[in-house]
Amino acid sequence: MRIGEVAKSLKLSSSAIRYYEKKGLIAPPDRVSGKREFNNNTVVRLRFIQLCQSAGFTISEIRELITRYAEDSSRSGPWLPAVEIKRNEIRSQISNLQQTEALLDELVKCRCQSIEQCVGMALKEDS
Amino acid sequence: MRIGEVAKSLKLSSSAIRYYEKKGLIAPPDRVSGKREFNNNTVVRLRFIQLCQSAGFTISEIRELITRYAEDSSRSGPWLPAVEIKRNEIRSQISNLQQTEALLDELVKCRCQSIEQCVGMALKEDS
DNA sequence: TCTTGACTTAAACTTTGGTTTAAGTCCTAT
DNA sequence: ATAGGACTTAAACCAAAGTTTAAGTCAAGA
Repeated sequence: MRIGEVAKSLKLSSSAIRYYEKKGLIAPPDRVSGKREFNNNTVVRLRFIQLCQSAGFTISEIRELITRYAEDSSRSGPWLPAVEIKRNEIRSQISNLQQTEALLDELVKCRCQSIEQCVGMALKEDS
Repeated sequence: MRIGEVAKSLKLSSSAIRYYEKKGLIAPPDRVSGKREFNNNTVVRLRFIQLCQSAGFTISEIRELITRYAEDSSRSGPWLPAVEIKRNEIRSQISNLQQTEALLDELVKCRCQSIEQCVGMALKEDS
């Protein structure tokens, strides 16, 4: 698969993929007459990167996780504590999002004149 | 309440609060001998801003929502479609986060040698 | 052969959401 | 009355995560 096809299938831009390569998130893929040729493993890794990013990982956090896991995938590897921290962050993000969703639901349902009034009610309920 | 106290109670920085004021997210608060004096309404609005931000709203999206709601809080106001879009985004963010959480759970549990192998399994399960 | 479209590079640029700095003001306690 | 701490301003600075630009290469189809 060439870069355009990969980009399309993952809904990434080609320049983003090149950027990930430059930043060390993926190994430089093979070239066929100068063009990058991606194998399935690399595509799966890009999907992993995408998911991690949507969860708020920074580029360098993702790079660290990938390289540490590759160095030592055992549970005693140094990647494990970092992942535990991230899992907690994700849980708290989910809870924040649910709170905000509830707040917007309230905003849509209520007849409040001001946002403040509505926020006051929504935050009292779930406290 | 003065800015430092507000900042502390909401776990924001004072400079972030001044920045929100400059960007039009909150009205310039009253001054007492030059110092900002925040009323409860403004503090509630800051909490609203904080929640929206944690849900990925940009500063100008939040400003738009606030000003449009203030102009016309009825269900026929132009703020409503924007909020509907945001609710959908939030739902899809939650689903992404849950997927990533499941993926990290798998990574912690499994004995895969490579992340790709593990991602392959985790993504097959929930497809 | 010539054009078209997808690709290549490095480097400059952009946006977002603030933080930092520098110089100054205002109350409080010693 | 003087030092300290919290506040004020405008302007400069910053990192992250790409995007854009400019100049060029490559393969395919007309």
